[in-house]
Amino acid sequence: MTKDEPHLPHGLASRAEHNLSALKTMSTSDKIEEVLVALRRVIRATDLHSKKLVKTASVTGPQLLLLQIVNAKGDMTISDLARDMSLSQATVTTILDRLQKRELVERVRSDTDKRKVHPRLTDHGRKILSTAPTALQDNFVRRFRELDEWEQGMIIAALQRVAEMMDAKDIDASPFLDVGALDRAIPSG
Amino acid sequence: MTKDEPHLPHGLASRAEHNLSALKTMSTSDKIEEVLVALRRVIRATDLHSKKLVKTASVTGPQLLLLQIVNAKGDMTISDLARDMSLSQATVTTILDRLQKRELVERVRSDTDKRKVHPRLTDHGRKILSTAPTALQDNFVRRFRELDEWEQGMIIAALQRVAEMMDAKDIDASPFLDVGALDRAIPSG
DNA sequence: GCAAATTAATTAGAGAACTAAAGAAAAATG
DNA sequence: CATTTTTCTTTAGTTCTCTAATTAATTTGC
Repeated sequence: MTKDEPHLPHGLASRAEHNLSALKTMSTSDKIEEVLVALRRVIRATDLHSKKLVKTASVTGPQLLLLQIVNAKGDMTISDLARDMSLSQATVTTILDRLQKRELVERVRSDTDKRKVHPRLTDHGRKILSTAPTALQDNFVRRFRELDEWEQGMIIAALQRVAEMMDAKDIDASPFLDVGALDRAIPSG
Repeated sequence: MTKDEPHLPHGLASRAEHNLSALKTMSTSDKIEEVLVALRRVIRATDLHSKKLVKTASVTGPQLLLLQIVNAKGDMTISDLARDMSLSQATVTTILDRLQKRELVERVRSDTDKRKVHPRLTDHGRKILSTAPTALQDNFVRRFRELDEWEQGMIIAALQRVAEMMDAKDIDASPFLDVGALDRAIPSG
């Protein structure tokens, strides 16, 4: 978003094509630079999108994530949820408070163990969830669908690879931090 | 889901080959599912990394981002910074306040236009910056470097493509992925 | 030249997210 | 039954983020 750098959708496409052929003559350090820049762009873009989402969906990012997880997995405890979201219990409690106040979620105490609390979506919560996150992905999905098969395949393979390299990093590079959370770094959604 | 697979550093390349061939017989909707899952994994991983970083770097995500931008581009105004970070001026001002109180940054008023303020890194700020974010990327970079050339190229091209599809989406209406925070998450490594 | 409009940054006020630490209640242990 | 552990909530404090109102400096129009 600098003044001199126009960020036009067209320019981007042709730049990618150009890069594709240029990649072959590129030094390793240049490639590393490229991959990091591209990665940041992806992260940046998702970041902006999630912000935008929050405005349209009437729930915040963490709130939506909570709803999604509760919806996907059935009866869970607060600690389960905290682990899944990589947040502290206390944080989950407060997020839950707000969602409960808006009646998107209710708390059900366990019969077998009365310390435990099972968050459950209300009808309203389910409705929010069903409208919000599908609209979310539509645009990317539409574009992805339009790609050639080979390109779809390439993108999937590459993203899996990147995810893999990052997951791995988490595991063997953790100096003193708890690794437990990382085991379940990927919620099945 | 990908978690039960053994994840061996050497096996990486051959597994990619395998995935690549499996992709050819995959339905479009399966592919879409795959790409979204992979994307979430990537985002998730970077999210966790940025959290971890914050603990070691003694600055928060937005604070680090600010330092990075100020470092990269020279004299900028608060509004430039706000635009670059996709935040409001007011938000940037308060983040800057905190950084200034810790003497990582100083404010220099412009000579030519005294309304303008140029944030500048102090030595201490530069030092924080130089230690913090490199550690983040190191691991990914190391792994990336070990890949075959064709695979490096593939990953770069794919990420660029994805970023492109997301950038473009920015312009037309609807939003996209969820994922909490990252908030302000840090687009690094 | 000077009043009016614009621009740049700050301040004020408020909601949300986050954490650590302490507390309360229930269950498990011995 | 007393102690310990587990599970969740509360509390207190920081940060992030926004909008709206404010102050200061510059530019524009007459």
